[in-house]
Amino acid sequence: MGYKIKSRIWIEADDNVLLGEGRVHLLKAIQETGSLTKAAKSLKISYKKAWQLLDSINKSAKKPVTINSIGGKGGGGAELTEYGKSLVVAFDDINKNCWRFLDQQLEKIKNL
Amino acid sequence: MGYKIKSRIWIEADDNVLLGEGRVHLLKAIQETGSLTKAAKSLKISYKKAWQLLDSINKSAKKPVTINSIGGKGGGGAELTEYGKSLVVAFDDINKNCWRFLDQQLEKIKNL
DNA sequence: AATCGCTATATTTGTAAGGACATAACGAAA
DNA sequence: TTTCGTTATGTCCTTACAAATATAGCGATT
Repeated sequence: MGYKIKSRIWIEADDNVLLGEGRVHLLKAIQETGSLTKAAKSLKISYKKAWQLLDSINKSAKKPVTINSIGGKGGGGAELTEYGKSLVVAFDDINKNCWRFLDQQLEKIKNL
Repeated sequence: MGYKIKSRIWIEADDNVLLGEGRVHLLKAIQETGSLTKAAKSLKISYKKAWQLLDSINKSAKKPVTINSIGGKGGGGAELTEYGKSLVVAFDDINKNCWRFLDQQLEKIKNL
């Protein structure tokens, strides 16, 4: 079996993490479920952790990434802003490009 | 202040980690000091951790990465093989290329 | 055979991250 | 004004991981 190259990328703003793979997963789950509680359950992480992640995202982003509402019909909910949606798409795109780039670079090591 | 993109890459062999940034640091320190004990001290990690890392590296690599000697003049020591040296160089090269690539990709997010 | 500095491990101790749990606050709707 | 399901937060408790410590073993040199 040959070598494999793997990577993890993340985006920071003012030395705070804005987006990483886990955070993007969370945003996608919010987009699908419309609720932070349901998103946490679908990812099998605690609500507290999910809330901490989302709070950190919104604090470090330049524009709001989600809009959270407390109370009201259904008890409230969370949804992505347009900015949030485009961040998710852009992150996925960069990540995939990175994988392709690295697979190509790995050839340098295979023939040593 | 704008966004920054960061990354961490590593190479696996048979689902075991072969090389990552920490492991490459360790190999470089071994190369400079000629001893695992001194390398651990220079990186301010415990000898145990350094030894576990090196053991894991040598177990997952196709060819030996270091040659370790016990006892004898000076009590022993550790040094990189030619293969080990070229792995370090190749990893650094790929890592730097990855940074450049990602910085360029980040532009997609800056103008959202 | 005694010494020395190193590699090679096991065992114990400490610590920080995460999970479980509890609870407050909220606003629409009935 | 009561109910409901959610967001928002604090507190405790556990548990996985890292550090510290201890010790065995090695072989050239003296």
